[in-house]
Amino acid sequence: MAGSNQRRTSRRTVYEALRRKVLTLELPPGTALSENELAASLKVSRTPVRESLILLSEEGLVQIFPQVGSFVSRVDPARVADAQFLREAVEMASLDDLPAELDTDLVEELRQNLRDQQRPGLDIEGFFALDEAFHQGLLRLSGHGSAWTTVALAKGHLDRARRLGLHETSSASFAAQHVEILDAVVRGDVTLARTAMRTHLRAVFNDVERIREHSPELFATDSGSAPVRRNVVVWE
Amino acid sequence: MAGSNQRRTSRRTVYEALRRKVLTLELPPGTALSENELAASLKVSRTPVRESLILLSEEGLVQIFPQVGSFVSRVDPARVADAQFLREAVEMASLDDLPAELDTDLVEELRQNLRDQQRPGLDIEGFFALDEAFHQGLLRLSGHGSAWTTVALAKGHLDRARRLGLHETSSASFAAQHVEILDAVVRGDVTLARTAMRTHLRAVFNDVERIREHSPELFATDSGSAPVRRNVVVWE
DNA sequence: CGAGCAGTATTGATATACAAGCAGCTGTCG
DNA sequence: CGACAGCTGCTTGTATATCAATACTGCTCG
Repeated sequence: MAGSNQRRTSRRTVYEALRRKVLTLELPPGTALSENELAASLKVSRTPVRESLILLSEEGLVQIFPQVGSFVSRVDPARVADAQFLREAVEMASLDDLPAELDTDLVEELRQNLRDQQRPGLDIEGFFALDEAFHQGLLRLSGHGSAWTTVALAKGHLDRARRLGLHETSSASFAAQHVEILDAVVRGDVTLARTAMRTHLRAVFNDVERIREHSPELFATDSGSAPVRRNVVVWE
Repeated sequence: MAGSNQRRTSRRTVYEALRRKVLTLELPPGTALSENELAASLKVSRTPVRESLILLSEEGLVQIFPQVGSFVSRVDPARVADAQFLREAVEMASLDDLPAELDTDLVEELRQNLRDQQRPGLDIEGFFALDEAFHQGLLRLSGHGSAWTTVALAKGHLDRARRLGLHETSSASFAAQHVEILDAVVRGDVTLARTAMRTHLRAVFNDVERIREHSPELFATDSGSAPVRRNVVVWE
């Protein structure tokens, strides 16, 4: 990807900025996202803002109610479970596709990643970025790196839920599991790698359930619609 | 989903119409899709057309070259392989999640589907629709029906390739494999179901390889860009 | 024959206006 | 006091016109 140059292409910028703010919970679930307000805040017209909101709604991160407003969607447990199933299926399958000879450069990159994960003073966002890179890296080892984009696109709800409940202790525990997985992969022990991976992903998922009990207001109720909370100041 | 009423919501309509035409190869790979021409043909403004093209480009079905034009993307073997990996991972994983007691209504629905598949005189599009419904139905048996939307969104390239090479003979063969899979599932023989499913999906994939040799002009070359063919009449 | 230059078509973005519909407020009437 | 009708304002959806930026075409001129 020799990245498109596109000097002032603002849709990409707006989309990525909004997406990041939604995923990091800087824009918490339920926040009203007015096209006009966003356009004014970002100094662009409604068009790129609107296009970005449409894309985010396709991802499920934003809900658009036609003549009412657009809102950051609440975390939907059903979508979290879907994303969990999807990523688990993909990551487990990729372990079965590992080649006999691993890409040594990539392995070293992953080892460095794991060292960084254990660096003291690492904040939540930093850990998340490394976590993402690690899991995508594992997929690349089996030649399915680009499948990660689909997984990433589908797991927005899962990521938001996880971010709510990541503590230093849990991230340290996850980092240790990462080491266990990579060690098994490098040793060629697919069975152990599968077990470790499954344990790891399930631990992540169980974390989500705990979070839901802790802060239910960020999760969707069973009834479909609902938000309709207006006049929420957005964007600083 | 009790579908939004939205009397004259045209973006959804335009998007779905375009998507269908692309997937059914009514708009073959390489076709130029001018925003202005489409808007004129569909009697709508550039706005919904443009939004639809953006969505399709996110799916990879359309390529937008900023100051050149928009084109139906050629079938990308890499994306076909990705989609194959993804669907295989998901469908195999769902077989592992089958409950002890299957939903009898759903099973009957699937049996009826298979009977329809063997109806003589069934055309390609009809078979495709049934095939889609069957695979999604299997996912629903294990409670992961909604994961199909993600899979479906990612496998546009795969579907187009398959559509190129579906004959009556191959579809009859696929229908037989479907029966084998469902029988194994109903009997609770997960091992056999997995084997049958793997064989089936791989057969589908191998079909694609054969097609690529047969009509290479619909596939993307290794070099990234390329199309730049203008003045292609579109849309009847 | 080749190089350069204007012309034209394309998408990206802006600005404006109107359509359609929901929410809440207010005033009125029972 | 309470209920209800209508009005007002705000939202997204679409239309339309215009400009900007850029890539290809084809002609002109050397």
